[in-house]
Amino acid sequence: MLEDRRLAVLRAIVEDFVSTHEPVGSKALVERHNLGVSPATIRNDMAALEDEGYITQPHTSAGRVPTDRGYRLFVDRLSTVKPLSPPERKAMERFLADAVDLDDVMTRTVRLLAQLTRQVALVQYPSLSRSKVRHVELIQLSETRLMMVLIVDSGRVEQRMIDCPAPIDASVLADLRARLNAMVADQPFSSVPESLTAFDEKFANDDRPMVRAVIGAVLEAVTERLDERVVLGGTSHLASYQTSFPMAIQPVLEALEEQVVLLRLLGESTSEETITVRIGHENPISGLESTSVVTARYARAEQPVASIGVVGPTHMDYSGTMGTVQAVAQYIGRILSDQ
Amino acid sequence: MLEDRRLAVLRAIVEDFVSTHEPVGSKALVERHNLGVSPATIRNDMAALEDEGYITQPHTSAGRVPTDRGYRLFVDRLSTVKPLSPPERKAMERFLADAVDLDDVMTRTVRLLAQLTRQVALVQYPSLSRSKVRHVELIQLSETRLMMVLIVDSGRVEQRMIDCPAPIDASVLADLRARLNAMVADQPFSSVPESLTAFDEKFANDDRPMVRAVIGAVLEAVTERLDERVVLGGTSHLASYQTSFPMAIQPVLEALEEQVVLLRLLGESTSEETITVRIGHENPISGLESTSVVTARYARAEQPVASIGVVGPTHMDYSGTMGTVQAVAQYIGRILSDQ
DNA sequence: CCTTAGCACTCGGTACTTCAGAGTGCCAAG
DNA sequence: CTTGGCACTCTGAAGTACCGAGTGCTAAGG
Repeated sequence: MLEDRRLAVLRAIVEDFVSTHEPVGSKALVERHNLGVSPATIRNDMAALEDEGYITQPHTSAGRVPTDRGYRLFVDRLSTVKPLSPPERKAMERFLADAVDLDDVMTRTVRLLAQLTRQVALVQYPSLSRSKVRHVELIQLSETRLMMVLIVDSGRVEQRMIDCPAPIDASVLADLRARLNAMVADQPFSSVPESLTAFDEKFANDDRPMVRAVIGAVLEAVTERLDERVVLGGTSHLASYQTSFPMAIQPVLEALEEQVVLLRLLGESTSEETITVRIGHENPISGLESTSVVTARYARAEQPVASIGVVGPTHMDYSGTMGTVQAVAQYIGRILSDQ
Repeated sequence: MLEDRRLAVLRAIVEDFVSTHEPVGSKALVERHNLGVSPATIRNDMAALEDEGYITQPHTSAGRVPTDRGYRLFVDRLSTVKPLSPPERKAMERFLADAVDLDDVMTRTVRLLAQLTRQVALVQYPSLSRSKVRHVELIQLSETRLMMVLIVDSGRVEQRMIDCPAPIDASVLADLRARLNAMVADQPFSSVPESLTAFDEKFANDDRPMVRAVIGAVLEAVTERLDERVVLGGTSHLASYQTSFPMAIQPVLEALEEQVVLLRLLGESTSEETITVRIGHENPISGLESTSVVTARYARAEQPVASIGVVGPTHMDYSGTMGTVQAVAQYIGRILSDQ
């Protein structure tokens, strides 16, 4: 009962603070939310909440502001994932439906997400490590030069240049192409290395150097450079945060310039949940201590393949943001599965 | 004589303001630069310069600040393009030498440029419109589905999905591939459409729908979607400008999010010069009125193919920036020509 | 035991004033 | 044309006062 009211107070504080960006006091609280008690009572509750570390005072004579811990409780127990409004949903579908290829889907998604949430958006390309090979093509560019094009089931295309030690014979190349595809097509990336062990032994001695060069390129493509790509958008929204509340945007911009950081942001989702929220200092990345990150996985044909997310101030609208991120994740999953 | 000193004064004002970011007064000027005359004389010159619109006063009792026009004069007549320092040059060469493919070159270049100039860097991919086809590959993905991979001499790769109206015959496909390459390989993009007119007539009636689908894809790749790509980096430097001088970074960030804008920034170089400077309002793009843009072309095998550049505050170090941008442009031109 | 009215207290923000200093423009003399 | 002198302007810092929002505490009431 009492406990209930305290939570209600916390919720009210979070909601008010998120919408006004100003410390909220006991009087304003009873006026805006009908809590049925007097400001004095609220003050007692607030003192208790402060003792427990959920809220804090910027200075003695100011209202209260939620702490990271307060937001955490709010997200875990007090907020609901708000679905997209019908017009938003409609806008999303219309905007994404026009995408012509994978690059286009990713670019559009990041724009969409940034626009809907008014925050910085991150979109990760379907992970290669969870993908299958669709086809491998070998293209002769010059006498000793090949290009390998690896087509992934998600629509991604990887290419590598290969320099061969000796001039290439067209018929050998055709043979290699056919056998290679027989071997790796439809295989998940993870099992390609195994499939290709001792592959070169099936070829004539003279041809093995070339075969090995090709195998090397293929292996590199499926193992070494699984560099997951992340696209970023909506950074201009960062500038509007600082107007409302003190926060240095420079470190945030710096952090967001590193692909590695973006990958960590998206990658470290706690395993089970489809949607993950990391609040303020919970965030492991220096420079982003005063931001929150909301991420969601998306799946292709039921298999989770990558994540999308947004980065915003800790005082964000968690309900709305979580709803939007989730909705977009689900929808692009569907789009990718259709292909 | 007199005219000369006025120019010297303007130069001194620009240099001082660029380094201190504070309005510069007559007294400070004679102290820091040995102009051989008294502050009063400088004041007269300043008044004249102000009349001509080269400098201005933020408020009555402050020193002078260069106007866009002042910077323009400075750049045109008073500054020299400062070459990279040996360590910088060394750093550049080492950093770019490790690049493994075109994407890598572009990404590294943008990082390098942002780091050397401490500004926002833009790097444009080699333009397709000035490129030649190296090879066209057709890959059968399913019974009625093809992927076309177009390899450009600059190392860029474009791909398109093609849905054929009827099942594809492998031998027809091989024939098409061979003839298509005979037709377009080594051709500049601009002459491909002509080469392919009436190309389908060489095939049997039954195969023509497929041939036409392929031709359509190729034509689309070489004409319609010549979407020049631009990569962007170093946006965090924007945040440090505002500390020193009033400038809203939000509109700048917004503008830089649009590929179209980036292309205009890089594309509208005045034709002859290899290096172009656009100062403040000279800039045609809304949101960038208080920034300057320094761009340079780069060439591949003597042919200019695209541009790189930086965006920074109007009070930038023009000499150094121009030198850096030019050096980087020349160097990546050399790298690309080697491939 | 919880609630609440009353009250004293704290302290940030605003408004106002004052003051010093930097910088200018102008004038008259060299 | 240059320069020293001088009056003038205006910003920015520093100091002061004050209002008001907000709190914590206490004592009374349910």
